Amino acid sequence: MLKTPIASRPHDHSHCVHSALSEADALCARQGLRLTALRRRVLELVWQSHKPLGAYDILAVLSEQDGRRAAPPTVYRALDFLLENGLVHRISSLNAFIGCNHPEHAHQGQFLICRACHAAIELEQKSISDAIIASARDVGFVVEGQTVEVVGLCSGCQGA
Amino acid sequence: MLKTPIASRPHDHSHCVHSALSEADALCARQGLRLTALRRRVLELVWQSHKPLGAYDILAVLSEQDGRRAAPPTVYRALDFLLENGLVHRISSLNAFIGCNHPEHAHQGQFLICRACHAAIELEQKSISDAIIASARDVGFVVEGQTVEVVGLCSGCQGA
DNA sequence: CGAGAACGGGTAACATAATAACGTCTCTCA
DNA sequence: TGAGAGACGTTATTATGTTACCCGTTCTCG
Repeated sequence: MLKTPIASRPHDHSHCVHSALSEADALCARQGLRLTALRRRVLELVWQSHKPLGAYDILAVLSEQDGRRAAPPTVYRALDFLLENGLVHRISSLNAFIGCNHPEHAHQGQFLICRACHAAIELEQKSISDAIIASARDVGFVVEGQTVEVVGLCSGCQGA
Repeated sequence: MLKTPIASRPHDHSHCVHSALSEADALCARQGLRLTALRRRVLELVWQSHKPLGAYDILAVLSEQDGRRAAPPTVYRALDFLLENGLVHRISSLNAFIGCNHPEHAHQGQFLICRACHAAIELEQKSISDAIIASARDVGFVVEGQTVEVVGLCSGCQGA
């Protein structure tokens, strides 16, 4: 019955990052989008982190680690591009960003955020979004976008 | 089947505000909480607005209209109190606050936010929250808190 | 080719949101 | 009465996000 039982990412997931980047390359090429060096790097940073990353965290890495002269607009523009094209998601309850697990098709997932390890798991459960759409329709509201962010404990953190 | 088909509030809902304040008075009295003049005023402001209100909006009213000397902490402390005691909700996708429709019992609702008139409708649908809890359980995640914020068009704004 | 539009991105300043740290007053209650 | 707690004022600071402007590259089309 589970459509996509997406597990939390392994601790070392460099190959995941690599494949995500390749996928992004392909996707952008297909759609005539320009995944520039900066955008690609920001995507890589977001993907590398298993927990949602703030814009200013990214900014710090670009400045300190990459030596690139970066100011807020640099990061936000890259993030805007990645958001628009479904390569990352924004977690508004954290003011942070996370790589999208399914960039291949337009969607908006639900996010499970562990309050202990701060990792975020992306779900894409039709049952949730259908329940929301149905309840909204009952009061005459037409849904255009959903933000579902859940705080709790992931399986790995429940012992502690 | 609709448990609480909460309609959007009428344009003039001063009596709603009044009854909400009375309810808050009673609730705080019952629980030995101090609904001070400041806290009560902030609650009133939040309730008066049919759309979510930012902390700095509240701040502006307190300063300009009430003549009270207020700085951010003043407002945030009042909001913290109201949040803790379930009298208002925070809409994190808007960085804004809205009066709670059901302060009498602990809960966290779902919010339908109209992108045209910016009004917010609070739902409290078990079907939604159950769908979230079930999906989370499927990946071993224990839910402690939910943020469900939906953007779209309310019934009144769909013609335009 | 060459003018000009479109785009990416750097720079500065600003706007908004939230918190930290400290002081004072007042209320309560032992 | 006086010690402690709570509420709130005050100042400063941090965190997050946006605007306006400029410059160089690339793309496009006459």
